[in-house]
Amino acid sequence: MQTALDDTLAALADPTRRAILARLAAGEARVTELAQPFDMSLNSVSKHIRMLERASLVTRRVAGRDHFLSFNPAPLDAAQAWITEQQALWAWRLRRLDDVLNTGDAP
Amino acid sequence: MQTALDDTLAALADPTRRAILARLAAGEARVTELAQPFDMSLNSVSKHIRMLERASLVTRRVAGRDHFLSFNPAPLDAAQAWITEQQALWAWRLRRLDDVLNTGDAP
DNA sequence: CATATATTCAACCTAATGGGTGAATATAAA
DNA sequence: TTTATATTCACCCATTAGGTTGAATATATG
Repeated sequence: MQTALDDTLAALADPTRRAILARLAAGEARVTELAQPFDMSLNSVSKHIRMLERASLVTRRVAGRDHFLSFNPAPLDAAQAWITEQQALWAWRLRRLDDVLNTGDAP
Repeated sequence: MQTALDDTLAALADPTRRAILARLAAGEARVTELAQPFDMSLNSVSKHIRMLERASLVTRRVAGRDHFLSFNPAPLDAAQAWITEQQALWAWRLRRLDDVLNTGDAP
């Protein structure tokens, strides 16, 4: 199955998409504006945006022929939570290991 | 180009690989042990491990015919830093926007 | 109405993923 | 030495990703 977290992390795994998100964190923009910095067809950028939408990292507001994209940071929370949890698990294990070595207790 | 952050996020985007990492955060394990919970060939798990190694999230210690895998949390820092930065950017923008609305200053 | 602009749709290509199987390799154990 | 175990290597397959180009659609503008 494809979970929301899967989609979020997959969306973040591409540098073009991260750059788009970083731009959008500063405020909404149209597709053409987002595409401008990249040496890539407008169509390709459009596809990247679609993947960001699939991950709910970006929302679209259509106004006439212009599509305004906005950043939605909500999905980042789950990604950050997962990472933080692994780091915590690891830190806990190291601490426990240290205790064992210092006190000589059984593991 | 394929940066380290790209590899890290791509590695984390798969649920099987996240489960493997979560297991390894509790301590090192052999390939067969890691594969055991999954309804999947040993070979497939072996491939997932290779991707985790490419992302430097896992290191391998060979002891005879056994390969012991360990979790390396270091690459998570960069991923977490990127996410935190976007969240901060967004929070800053919201704060600034709020100021403008409250004081009536020019944007 | 005619034309320019903004965006997507459709088809195509190549490379990478994620899965499988069977054989090869290396080490351990009987 | 023979056999069993642990792991990878070498293919095969279907799907997706990331890019292209060209046509279609919708809206502005002269």
